[in-house]
Amino acid sequence: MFQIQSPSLRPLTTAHLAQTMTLLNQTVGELWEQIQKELTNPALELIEERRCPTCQRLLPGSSPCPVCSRPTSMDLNEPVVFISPREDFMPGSYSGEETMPDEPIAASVEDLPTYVLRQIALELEPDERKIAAFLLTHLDEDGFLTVPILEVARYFHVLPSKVEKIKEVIQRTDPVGVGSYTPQEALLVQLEILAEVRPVPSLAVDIVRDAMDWLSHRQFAEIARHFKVTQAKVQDAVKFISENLNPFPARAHWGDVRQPSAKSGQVYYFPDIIISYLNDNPENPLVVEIIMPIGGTLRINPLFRQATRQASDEAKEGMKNDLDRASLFVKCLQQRNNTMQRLIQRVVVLQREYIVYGERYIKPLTRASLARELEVHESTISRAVSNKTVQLPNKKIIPLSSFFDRSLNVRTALRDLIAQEKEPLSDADLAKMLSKQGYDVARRTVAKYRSMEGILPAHLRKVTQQTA
DNA sequence: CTATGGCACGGATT
DNA sequence: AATCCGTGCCATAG
Repeated sequence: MFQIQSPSLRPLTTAHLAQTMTLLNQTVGELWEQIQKELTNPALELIEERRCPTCQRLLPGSSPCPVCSRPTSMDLNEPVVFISPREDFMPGSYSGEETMPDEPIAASVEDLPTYVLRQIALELEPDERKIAAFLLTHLDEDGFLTVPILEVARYFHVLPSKVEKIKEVIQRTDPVGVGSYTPQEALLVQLEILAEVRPVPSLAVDIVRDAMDWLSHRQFAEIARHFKVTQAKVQDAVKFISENLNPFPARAHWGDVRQPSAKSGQVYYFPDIIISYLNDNPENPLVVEIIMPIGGTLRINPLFRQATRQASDEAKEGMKNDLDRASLFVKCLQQRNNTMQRLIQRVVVLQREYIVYGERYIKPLTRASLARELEVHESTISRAVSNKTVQLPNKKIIPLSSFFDRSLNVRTALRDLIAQEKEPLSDADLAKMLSKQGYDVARRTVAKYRSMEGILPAHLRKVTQQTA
């Protein structure tokens, strides 16, 4: 069950529990919506906060600035964690042409379908958008379409050619090649787009179009014979393909943080949590901000409370109701923030190496163990962690859940190992080398990780040395 | 015989 | 209670 954080948080009604849980689950964006809704309640009041005179941060409550007033002791293991109200918060789904956050944050948090749809929405008619949305929700994790065009056409009662047209639009937007049926199709689209900006070896196109089977089996001799060219030429073309193209369009998209480009990315996202160095100096302790999507603190409007007392009996009823709702919300919000604060504080201490030095240094951490430490139920941690995102000091935005990824360190070690290998190593070899580094994983698991990282099996890795 | 991918089971996560 | 993830076992391809 739920742990009582402080006596002031009673009454512990079911409503209270339910709402706290929901709030915990919510991301900043959702929280923003929720707060907007609650603010229609006249009993609730938003008080503007004062700013820290030195760093211009909005300050929660009446506390001194947690960053600037920090004692001089610079214990690296003592991160500054605080709730950071943001008047400039702007939820992605509502993004208009309003002001940008002062620290623009790369978008890439939204899911792939949304990302693509946002790019193409403008060039499509409303009815076409529906079809596009449908197509995009039927992609597999590699970005391939999982429903036949004909089926979609029948479903929407439109001509297949119309669906086909929309599909082509999708294929030509940012992760170029999404919405294809096969890697081959994706590659062809990519080649076509690439050709618009720079020369593409025609042999590469021919190979993808007519010799895909040989290509995927690395039978270059066959290819050379078929096209009557030298093997060296083939090697060149293959090199071009593996360096510039991606047979699995969706994978590249998730890998790195995408800088918001002027054309497609008017969408800025706030992560739920921002981690940075104090004064941007890596020598200093970490500063952890838990973003609150409002420029102040919520509290019960004292005037309203007063008015309730004097109101007529009839009006009293409704006002009492509003008052209760408001106070419940405020309490739950505090509860949520409190939990988030304790959670992230602990996580930052435990995973400091990961935050500072990168994926390789992540420590295995389970939600359950953290729950024990913080003396809350594991489902509480689970809710708090799910769907949240964190911005690291290097400006990358990652899901909070990645701090609990049991295999991330092994996967990076594996990537490095393969990147450095001289000769393609078999999965068994890799497993052995990993265990030497202290990562005890089964051979079978190495295979799984490999495919998760999009790395080909050893016997197919001969030519394709680098993976972009 | 070796290297991999598929399927299924058990524990962890949600 | 449903789902995900690491593993072991087995079939298949080279």
